Amino acid sequence: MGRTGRLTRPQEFKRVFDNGRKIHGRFFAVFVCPNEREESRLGLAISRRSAGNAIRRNLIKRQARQSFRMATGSGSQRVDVVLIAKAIGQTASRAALYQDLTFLWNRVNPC
RNA sequence: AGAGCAGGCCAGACAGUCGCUCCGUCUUCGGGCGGAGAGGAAAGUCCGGGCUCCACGGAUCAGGGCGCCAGGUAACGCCUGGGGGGUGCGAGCCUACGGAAAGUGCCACAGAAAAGAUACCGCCGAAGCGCCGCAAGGCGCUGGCAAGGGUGAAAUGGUGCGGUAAGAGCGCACCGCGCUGUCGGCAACGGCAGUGGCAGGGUAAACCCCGCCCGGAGCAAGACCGAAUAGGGGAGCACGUCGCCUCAAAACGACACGUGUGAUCCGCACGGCUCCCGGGUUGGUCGCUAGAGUGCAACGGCGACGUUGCAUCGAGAUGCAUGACUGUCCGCGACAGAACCCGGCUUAUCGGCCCGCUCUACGU
Repeated sequence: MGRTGRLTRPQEFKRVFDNGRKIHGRFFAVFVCPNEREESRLGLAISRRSAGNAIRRNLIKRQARQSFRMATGSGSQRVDVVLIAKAIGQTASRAALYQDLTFLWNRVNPC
């Protein structure tokens, strides 16, 4: 997943928030919106406040990208997704976070 | 061996698969190959510098910081060495450590008294006066004293002897303190000798005094390219006076006013300024990592550190790169993620290693 696979501009985030469908997990929430591109794109909205500290913030972002890349393989529809972290994820274990992320991507994919 | 002190270092290791960022290289432009990729604190943003832009002519006044001495350094509030004080059996550790005989303030409670002070409980009855007595003497008053008790964190130096009516640096010895001289030391300071009878409570992380230092803002600094807008609306202040010229004005000059230069005054620059509302742009490149760099050696220095030589290049992202899974091993892994860059300080931190030293016990 290179730079083109990510949402970077404020307008792009705004488009997904305004037009997207919302799905809740235990530690995260996602907005999903179909796009007309050749690949799916991921945007991350993980504040330092919801993550705990800078280390956990980086960890969560890495896990999110990793799991997103694994989940959106070939065959699924192209979408733009924005992932939002909830504050209760501060104390969650790595495995629990990863499990929740995988669950969310499975909910995103079938559509 | 046990207990402890000081300094330095490490921050799970190895292998495989799939991915991320940057650089190099090849390319059929899909990508392939090779290399590199967070910390000792990257943190708090508390100091000091570099760098960038703004200001930069002088004087005065604010304001802030520092504070034993010497050295190191680009610089520091840091570091090294030394001195004084405190503390520990010791190795060591701690120390905002200039001035309280410039001025002002404050010192709760207790206490007689908290600063040019005082006499609560006490001690004395020598001297003077009075009374009693033949006398020795006794009693009282005028008074003398600050040793002892008691209060306190702190009460005009401490201990001892002499002295005295009782006492007192009143005298003497030692200690403390001040001054003088001398010796050692670059100095802070220390040793020794003499001398003074004792200066004078504490507090300056209270004001203050003395000495030294200090422009402002920060990489969202700043530079360039491109796009967009061609400067919208409202409110307030100012738009003045004089001179020259003229029919009158403009221009010019002086003053005034406003803005900028931390403040003030002079000087200088600019000529509209300030506030509110609304709209547009908030893309890319550079800055951006080779530097007070790192490693080793030699030399100088007690040391911090410096000089020289050789070798070496070790992150540069921009919604922000190191992860996930599997296997093996061990003492089962803490605190924690670069954002312009360095030097420090402070705070967080599972555990382990190395070197030196101290104390205690035992053996040779």
